[in-house]
Amino acid sequence: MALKLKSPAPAPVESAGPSNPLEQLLGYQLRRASQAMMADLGTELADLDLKVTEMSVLMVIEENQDITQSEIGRVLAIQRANMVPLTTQLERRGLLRKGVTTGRAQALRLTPAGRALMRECRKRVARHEARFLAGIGKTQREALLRHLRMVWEG
Amino acid sequence: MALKLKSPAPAPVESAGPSNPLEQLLGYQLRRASQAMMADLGTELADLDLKVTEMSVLMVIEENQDITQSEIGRVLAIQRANMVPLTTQLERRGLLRKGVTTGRAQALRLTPAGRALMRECRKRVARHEARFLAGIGKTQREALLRHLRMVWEG
DNA sequence: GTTTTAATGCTATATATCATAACATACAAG
DNA sequence: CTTGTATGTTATGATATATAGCATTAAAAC
Repeated sequence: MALKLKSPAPAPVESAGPSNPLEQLLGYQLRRASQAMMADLGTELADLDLKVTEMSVLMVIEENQDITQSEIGRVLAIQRANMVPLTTQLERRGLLRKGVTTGRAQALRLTPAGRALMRECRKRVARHEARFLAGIGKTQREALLRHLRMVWEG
Repeated sequence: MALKLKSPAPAPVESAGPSNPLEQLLGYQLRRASQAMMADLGTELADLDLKVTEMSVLMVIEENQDITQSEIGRVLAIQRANMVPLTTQLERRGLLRKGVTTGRAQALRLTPAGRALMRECRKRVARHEARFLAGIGKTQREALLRHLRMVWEG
């Protein structure tokens, strides 16, 4: 089943390493860039025992008092079912509280501890963002963000 | 005032829709854009019974005859251990063959069936990319790709 | 007023992705 | 010969994500 190769020996001119045909694809570049930033932010928040998704949820709640789980899910593209362990975990840690509005909907809002944690998070996120935007001019940043939004909003 | 993201058509007085404080973050935009393109490409390749990662591996092999698993992993940022089920699966489907070079390394190359499948894949990928790059000028595409590479290559 | 519809929270489950540790083998360098 | 390094491999765990179904609640339809 194994095929044999005639020349086992020395790399003739191949000192340039393997080429990557995916490099010119937007989808590939997006994936790599996203993975890099997600990993970096993850380590940045590690000692706070906060995952990126958890922080995102808290940020949306802080900006939208009394929002419901389902609404957060729609905003962040998180399945309704997957919101449940997120909010229960954050409530157990005393970072948010669940109130009742209408129907089964629960009005979520941050506790003082949650808001304090968010202050620290915002600082770290700002540092994190600045790190990756370092080599990009200010005017080009707007174009970059605009184009990215066009990609996923269609 | 918060920035809005919803449809501008109706003017509901009480509900302006929740605001998303993450929208101005590069990391968030990258994640959403990457998710959107990954999902789209996934459905595009679904009837070929090919996952995006599998197609990526095949593309790298086609462009780099006799590359090894570990090298592919380094190029695509896939763990060595996670390459194993990928290549064994693709070999079982007759899309690639494993040869032997030096040491334990296996020289991978596509079979004719693999190359034929790649021809179809390239067409679909081209359509897929064009779909998402539709609203972006040609000169700005280069800037976009360049900036994305800066993000993850540091 | 009763029935129907829709939306929310929730559970359970499956799958997919990704990371880590350990091991055996093969080759190179000391 | 010993040591070191790299590869393929297995096993395992953690995480993320998706799907289906259920109960409850409110509003809409009749």
